[in-house]
Amino acid sequence: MTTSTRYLEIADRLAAEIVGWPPGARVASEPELADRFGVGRAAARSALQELERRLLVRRVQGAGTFVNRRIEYVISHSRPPSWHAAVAAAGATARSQLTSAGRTRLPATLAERLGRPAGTAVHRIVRIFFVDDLLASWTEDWIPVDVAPDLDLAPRAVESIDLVPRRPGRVRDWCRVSFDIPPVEALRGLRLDAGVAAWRVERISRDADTGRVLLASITWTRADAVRMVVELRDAPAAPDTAG
Amino acid sequence: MTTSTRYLEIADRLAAEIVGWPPGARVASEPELADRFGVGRAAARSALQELERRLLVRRVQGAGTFVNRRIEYVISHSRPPSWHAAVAAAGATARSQLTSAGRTRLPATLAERLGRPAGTAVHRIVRIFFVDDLLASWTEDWIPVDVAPDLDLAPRAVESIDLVPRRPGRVRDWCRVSFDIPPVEALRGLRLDAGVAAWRVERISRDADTGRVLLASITWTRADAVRMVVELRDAPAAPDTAG
DNA sequence: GAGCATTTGTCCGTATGTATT
DNA sequence: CAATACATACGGACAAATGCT
Repeated sequence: MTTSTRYLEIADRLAAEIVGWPPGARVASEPELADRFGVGRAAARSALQELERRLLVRRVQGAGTFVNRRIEYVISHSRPPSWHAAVAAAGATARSQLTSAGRTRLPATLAERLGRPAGTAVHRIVRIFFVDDLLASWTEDWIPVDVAPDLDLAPRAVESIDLVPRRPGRVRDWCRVSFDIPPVEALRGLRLDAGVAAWRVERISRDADTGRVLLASITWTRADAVRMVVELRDAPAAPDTAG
Repeated sequence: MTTSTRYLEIADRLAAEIVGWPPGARVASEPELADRFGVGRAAARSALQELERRLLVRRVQGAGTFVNRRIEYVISHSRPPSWHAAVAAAGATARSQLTSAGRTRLPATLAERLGRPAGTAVHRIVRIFFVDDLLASWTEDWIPVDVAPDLDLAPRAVESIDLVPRRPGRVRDWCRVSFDIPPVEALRGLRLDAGVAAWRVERISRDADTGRVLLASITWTRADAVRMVVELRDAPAAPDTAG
């Protein structure tokens, strides 16, 4: 298909070129592209911005434009959200970093959802997650202190905190996925500028027997980091290929 | 919060102004804004594009910039996707329009998913959906002819086709939600330009007893038309407020 | 249908600001 | 500190789509 607009031609051309390039590979700069295709810097810039819109590259002021990687993140009835599992399935390496952790009192806005009175002592843990050193997610975890009084907040332990309340057969999960504009704290953590939408995964794990909340969390994930897929009910025979 | 960049100041100002304006209301044009705020057309344009990124307005070449409306679309275990229900719940009016309809043969790409051999006679129905006359969705439905030999394709009947196989207690639904770049046919139908991502809702309804596929569909929905929310498992006591 | 004004889309050249390396 | 690269902004021009006369 021939496009009459120059910057889309360039974008399509670049898109075809960078397919197969490793994530993080450097893409030509605006002046380089302007020179190469004989256009002004405006058109070259538009082309790179188009690639960014298509989630094919990430651009960082002062640094450059780099090939992006998007991993598949499937959530379903039988597969509750697991960051490490999703990243591993994509053949990438997951890394997390503790931003803040400590004990605090449950705010009123969350009390109802957790089924605990406001002011209840809880652990609050904020972490960020990487896929092959590309910033991807920001997570806020709430764990009632009486559920895990001696919660180990050492960096090593916090890595796998989503495994803590995961005693097979004893946990009942609730999960809600939407796509929205994160609060400022999450935006800062994800290094996104204001008004950029991201995946929001809200989650509550309860003890299957008592119904007591074990863990509540909100995760904000950059749209350029994951391709989120949510499945409801049982999958049909072969739900593999998707147009 | 004070921003050092002019266009974001203007965007924030406009965003505050248009809150509460009715959907479809006209926003000031680029030259008008440039004049009003004493900036060049580039800055005024950037401000309006910022509002478009935030899904607050829609811009149409030759026509202008207009206040957008986004309805909530909740899909959960207990609430299978229903366009008319979602639109009605938002207090808006739903309208659909038949794009094409006819009998054809099942393509190989879909055969596996439907559990029918390629070449099986099927009805194929393509429709677009509006929320208060704002283009929102594009849907492709596949219905095996032996399931509904005498399918009524009159415009009136096609309005409520998602109700056809909905005999309570006898239907088993499977559904998958993701966010991707639509194929060209859907892009054209949604009047989106290439590379713009949209919601993808894939759905298969089966007879609960026989497992026979009654209806398969793929719906592409503009991100600026709906705020999609997907819930897995049972909701907790009070999942109302969300930060 | 043709013609026209309006509005957004594309593109040029140039300049300055700001973040990264 | 300097070089590089992206971000913002100006002014100007023409193209393309829309809506009205």
